[in-house]
Amino acid sequence: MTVTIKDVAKKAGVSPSTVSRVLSGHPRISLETSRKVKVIMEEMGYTPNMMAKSLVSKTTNSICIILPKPAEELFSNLFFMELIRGIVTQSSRSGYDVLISSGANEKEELEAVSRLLKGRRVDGVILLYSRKDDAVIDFLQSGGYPFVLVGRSDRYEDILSVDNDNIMAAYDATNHLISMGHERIGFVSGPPNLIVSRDRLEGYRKAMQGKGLEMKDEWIVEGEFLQDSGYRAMSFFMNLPNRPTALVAVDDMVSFGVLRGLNELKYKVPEDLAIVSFNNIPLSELSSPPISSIDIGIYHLGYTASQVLIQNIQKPDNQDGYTNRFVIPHRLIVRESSMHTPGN
Amino acid sequence: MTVTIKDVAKKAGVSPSTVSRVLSGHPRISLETSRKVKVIMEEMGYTPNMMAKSLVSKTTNSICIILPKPAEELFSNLFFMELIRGIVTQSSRSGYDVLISSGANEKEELEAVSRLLKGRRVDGVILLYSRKDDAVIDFLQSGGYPFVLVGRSDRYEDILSVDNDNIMAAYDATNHLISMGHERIGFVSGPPNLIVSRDRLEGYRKAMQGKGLEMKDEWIVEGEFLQDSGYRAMSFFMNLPNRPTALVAVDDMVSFGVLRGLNELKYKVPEDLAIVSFNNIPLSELSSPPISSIDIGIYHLGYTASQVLIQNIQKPDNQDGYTNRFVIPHRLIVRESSMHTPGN
DNA sequence: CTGTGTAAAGCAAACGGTTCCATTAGGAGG
DNA sequence: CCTCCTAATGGAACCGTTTGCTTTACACAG
Repeated sequence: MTVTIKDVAKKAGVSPSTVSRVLSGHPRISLETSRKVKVIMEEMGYTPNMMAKSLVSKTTNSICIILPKPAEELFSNLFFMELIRGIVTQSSRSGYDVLISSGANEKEELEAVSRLLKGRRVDGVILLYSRKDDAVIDFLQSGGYPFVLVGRSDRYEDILSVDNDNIMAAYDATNHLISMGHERIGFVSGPPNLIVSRDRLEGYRKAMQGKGLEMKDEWIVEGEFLQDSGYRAMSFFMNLPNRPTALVAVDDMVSFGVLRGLNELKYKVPEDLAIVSFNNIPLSELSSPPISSIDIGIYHLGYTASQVLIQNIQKPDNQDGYTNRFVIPHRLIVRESSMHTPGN
Repeated sequence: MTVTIKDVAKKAGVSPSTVSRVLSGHPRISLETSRKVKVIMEEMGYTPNMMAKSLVSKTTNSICIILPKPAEELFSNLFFMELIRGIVTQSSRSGYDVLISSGANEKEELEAVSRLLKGRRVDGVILLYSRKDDAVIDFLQSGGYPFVLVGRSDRYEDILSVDNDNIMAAYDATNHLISMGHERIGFVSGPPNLIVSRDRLEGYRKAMQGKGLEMKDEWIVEGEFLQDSGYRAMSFFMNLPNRPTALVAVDDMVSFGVLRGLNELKYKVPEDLAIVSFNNIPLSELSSPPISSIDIGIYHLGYTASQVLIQNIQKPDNQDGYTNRFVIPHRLIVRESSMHTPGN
């Protein structure tokens, strides 16, 4: 049988309440008693039952991560791995466990979140995406549950969130290509309902406009954060009469798809097409050629999200003048894929 | 306030036990009562408190996976990503939540596992590695806790485990090179305390001996599951007087390191050195040249592990004649890196 | 009309903790 | 010597469910 607080109490000749107080370091316990009880706990191999503790304290010391919809697909991106790594590392430092959950669609996600939060299985939630008009966010917000968004919301201003300045990041990426001498620059975007797609597209537009460069509609292609999207975008671009000499892709995975396609068609990177993309996942420097990428500090993003959430769980009253939006700095890593000046 | 089973009971004019029984589909509840109660639960937005439920049922409907801390360093992240993806997918299908935990070292891992299991926070554990003489395994085994090993144990025969036939896989990889005409074949291994390293090395040996080929000690190099190890192994091999014409690497990441090194020295793959490695991570086909690799079905490995564990949790008495070791098939994917017959 | 079987629902005791309130025993102050 | 205070501990209720054991209420056979 598992040993409970009562067993320890009996053997130590004290009451259960005393044992409980020893456990929580209550001030009014004599040093002597405390030591005696601790020895006995050790002897008997006592481990507190978290469920019982949670039941009364209404606290679980765990948080949960909601993976975006097509968890099975999007999950194949190293982006999430890094994020999770950051979250798990920081959480365990704060003594919190991390639960991973996902749903096949927005409705399932909502059910899962509701079950976990209302069922008191977790204390808070980290959302790994930011969609437009998200029902999950509405639920969390109106229920007053602690949560943090990796990304930003289009509706609520006062939400706790950790994000990059994606507009600026895209601006930087595009300007890098422009400064290398490119004038015809394409853009491969992500799903339009994701805020990050829109932000990056906006940054691209700003940069192009800023330098007075032409922006054709056909140079902007929508896709997913997947290789295939890159592959398709590539074949579309390369068949254009006056095709771009460079492109900005919304995610490194997309670049890999582009690379694969160009390779098949015997085009050279960066000579025939220069590429810059986002996220700087660990594989970016391993491809051939290595891909120039905006490092957005994924691990840091996750680490901070966890920190901010747990802090909010522990004292929810910290909106006194402090900001709710945390911006993680980005930085352009230039690699071979963009190191070429077009012959024009 | 949150609504409890008692609130529902009061409003429905029945006892709490009745509500509980409605919830669990007890047979001796009249259809009428059942319907009435369900309507009221819906109205009041009732969600069961998992903690209370777990406390009495001694069951949590969640499992946990232990990431080896060295995982972050030793393994290619994509491997774990895939594994986790498989686990989370299958677990959520079975209605289980997944908790992620890790420790900085074996002692910390043990503490975490003990806290989670003895503290009744999870019902079972998936270990994502198999080391020699593992204390965590000893703990789980002697405590009679449900767990499954991805990999295999060197000590216990009757442990639940999901693995590849790594010996055979390495045998196949090596034989592929032999059949291409290679006779001097090197091997880059992983840390010797990991069972997978040993198994693959053994398979390599078997294949070489099987064909009566010479095996020099200097053709076998130990490393980690990292690029750097490949880089180092490469420069060692290429400086050998009678150097190998091909090599088998224990992980794709190692191959990338080899590739990078060879590229720097202007050697050609596969002409100067043919390569085959393991795991077939998504990037394997993106490198130049694409790498021949043994696909070990990582996702499937994770999916099966979760399945087997949950089954064992739900009815622990299934060792009646059935095997405890599940072997996921592997398959050699031949790509450019090994498509060349040595001129000799 | 009484005894018996059965379906439906209620009672109350757990599960393993925490915490408010009460109790006890000295020691200080008057 | 008697209060009164305080430090240290004990007692018991409670957190939200589940479940074994009763109880209730009929229907039906004898």
